Amino acid sequence: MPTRKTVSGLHHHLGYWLRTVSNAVSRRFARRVEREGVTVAEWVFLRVLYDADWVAPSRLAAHLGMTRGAISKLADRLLEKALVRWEANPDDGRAHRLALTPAGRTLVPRLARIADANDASFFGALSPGERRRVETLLRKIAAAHELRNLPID
Amino acid sequence: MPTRKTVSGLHHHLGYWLRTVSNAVSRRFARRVEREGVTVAEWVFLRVLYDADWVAPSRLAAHLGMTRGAISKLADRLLEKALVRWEANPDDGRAHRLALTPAGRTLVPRLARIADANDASFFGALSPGERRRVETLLRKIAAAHELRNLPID
DNA sequence: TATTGTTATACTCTATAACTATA
DNA sequence: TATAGTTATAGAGTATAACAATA
Repeated sequence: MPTRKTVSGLHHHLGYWLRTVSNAVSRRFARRVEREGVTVAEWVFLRVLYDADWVAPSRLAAHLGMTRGAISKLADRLLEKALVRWEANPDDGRAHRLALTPAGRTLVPRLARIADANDASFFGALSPGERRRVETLLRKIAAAHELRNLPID
Repeated sequence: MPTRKTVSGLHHHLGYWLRTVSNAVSRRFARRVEREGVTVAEWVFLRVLYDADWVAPSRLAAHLGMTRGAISKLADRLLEKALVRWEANPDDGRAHRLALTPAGRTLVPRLARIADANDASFFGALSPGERRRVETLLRKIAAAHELRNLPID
């Protein structure tokens, strides 16, 4: 058995490349949606609500892989921006539920178009087939680790 | 021309999948190196110094895609942990330069092995060929956007 | 004047844990 | 006792800008 002599470099790790590219695309997207007054995390939050009418904070936390505390803070900001509304759940005195305001519902499609444009331009270096291949493989990894991405039922 | 009726969902964007998987792998790696007393950003910083003897903070900033202020803060923490040392550059009164301490030099190979193991287990769901394909495509994107990854000369 | 680096400030994100109230 | 949610605290990352020293 040979003595280990090599110390692997940053670029030997797939995780490094993933982080480098992911940070760059998220940073660019953040710049663009900042003009609409929201952050990337807020976009994700709003987009989930767009499909789901009323959602409990705990569902959002599980869905987005965040703690309930983090969801509370995000929800506070979105309430202040009047993009989200908040209700007590009439069926359970402990529970609350969240939904988009009309302003929030108007904003989401605009944010979605920004996301479309950002994705298209950032991954423009890849052919459509290459893009599909990357997506397929990323989904495979996500599935293997049960990363949250399921639609709220 | 049809009226736009569709609002694309989160999972329609490659950037979303990239961010989901990248955050998961980085979070896992962060947990593991935390036991060695360093963060992910510190690992990257230390690994660059490992190959480079003396490096100016401004070179590190350009190389890592960070601001000089961020580098200063990182360097401060690593100085406190006695993993890095700091000198004035004798050739230029404005400039400084950084290098690993013996403790830092001892730590890097250990961190590299943690990175190896983390990468292998996280991407174990992919075949070696699939892993190579993802890496190739990510490198292609990084090159197209000139994301920093070049060795310090 | 431009460059190197530090410092101050501020905001986002994350995580833990203490806490309130309901069940 | 357990669950839903909020709040407090703290650390890490990021960005901008003001600043000192030197070129």
